[in-house]
Amino acid sequence: MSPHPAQVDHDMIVNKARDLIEAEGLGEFSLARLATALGVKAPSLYKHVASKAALLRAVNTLTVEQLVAAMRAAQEGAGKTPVQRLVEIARAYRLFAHTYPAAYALAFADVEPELRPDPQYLESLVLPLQAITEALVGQEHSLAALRGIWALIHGFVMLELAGQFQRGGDLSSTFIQAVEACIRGWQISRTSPSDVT
Amino acid sequence: MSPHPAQVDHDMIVNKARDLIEAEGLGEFSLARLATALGVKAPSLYKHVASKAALLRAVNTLTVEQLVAAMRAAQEGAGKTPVQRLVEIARAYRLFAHTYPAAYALAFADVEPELRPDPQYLESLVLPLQAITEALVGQEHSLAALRGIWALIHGFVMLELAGQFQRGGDLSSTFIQAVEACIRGWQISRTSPSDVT
DNA sequence: ACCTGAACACCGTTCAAGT
DNA sequence: ACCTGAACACCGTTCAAGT
Repeated sequence: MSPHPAQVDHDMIVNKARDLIEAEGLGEFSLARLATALGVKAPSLYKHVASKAALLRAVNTLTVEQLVAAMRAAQEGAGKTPVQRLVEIARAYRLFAHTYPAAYALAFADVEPELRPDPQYLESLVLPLQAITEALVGQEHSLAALRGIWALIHGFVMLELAGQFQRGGDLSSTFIQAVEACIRGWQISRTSPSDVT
Repeated sequence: MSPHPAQVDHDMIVNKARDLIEAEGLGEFSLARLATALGVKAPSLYKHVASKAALLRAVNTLTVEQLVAAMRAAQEGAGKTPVQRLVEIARAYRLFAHTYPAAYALAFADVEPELRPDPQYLESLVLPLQAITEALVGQEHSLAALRGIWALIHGFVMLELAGQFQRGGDLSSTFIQAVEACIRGWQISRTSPSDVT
């Protein structure tokens, strides 16, 4: 009806941006390329997104949502010990980062504060890990243990993606070994038994 | 003597680049700003560096060298157990990353392969950790344990720098707790005693 | 209401011209 | 031998003009 019916909308832009970033890397990404891929000119994008930073923030929110979904799916299924559940989550986390390395790095490794997704989404990310960690190490150390395990998983994946593990070896099994070692370490409370009242 | 005596050299450029990146962030860094800070025009820089990527690679090499030096200094001194030594190294590593967050992130968290320093320097980085890890967990698991502990340290520091630990708390003591837990976990071999031949 | 061309200030990089 | 101005292709962003 209107002289110029919308050719793109917010979701199309965010999804195509994610695809382009994943396909060609963040360094090659520009609004001009994105517009071309959408069959439109760069200035038109500003009718739907406020800025490049806002667009990347939306991409990051999408990434966090998908990672949370993958983690939730991974811990489902009966007949698993808490440790097995946590290992499955870690495996799914790493698989996600390997499948979408550019998007993962943009969401979690970028230092620019402008690109961070809503803190609310970060909370929801941590929730599945939170409950299991608490079951494993008790309430007192659960936040610290949660952060330690997240740090291990994130750090391992990022060092892999940044090509910092130069000496080869089976990184998949090294990863699982490291997660299991970390869990064992947290299960052994450093505080002496006399602390218990 | 010559009509245009050199006003800048390679080291001046690399050092000033590092200062600018640390002071204003990588996003604000450009060759034009760098040239201005050096009292020169941007094209002149190309007499001393091949490209912006090569310059950033040199900055990263410098960062790695300084981190290695900080780690070596931290483990010195007599009368320390291997665990204490490793904890001291971890503390120094984190302090370095907090002191030069932009340079650290550029050297270790950037996914662009163009910016990676020589693999040789990465080897030298890992050496101080290597020997201590071997003393702690034995030769068989030493590479895996090394990678796990590095991943934990790197991941913790990067999540801090990226502002991902939203719920506050004493992150310094959480960090040490996590490192100690990780060490404990690796010290408890998962393989059963019957493996020993 | 949405899209576009033209424009602005800014990039990295090249190169002929100056001294 | 080193530095510079001018130029090129490319950015992100704004805005008046078209339909």
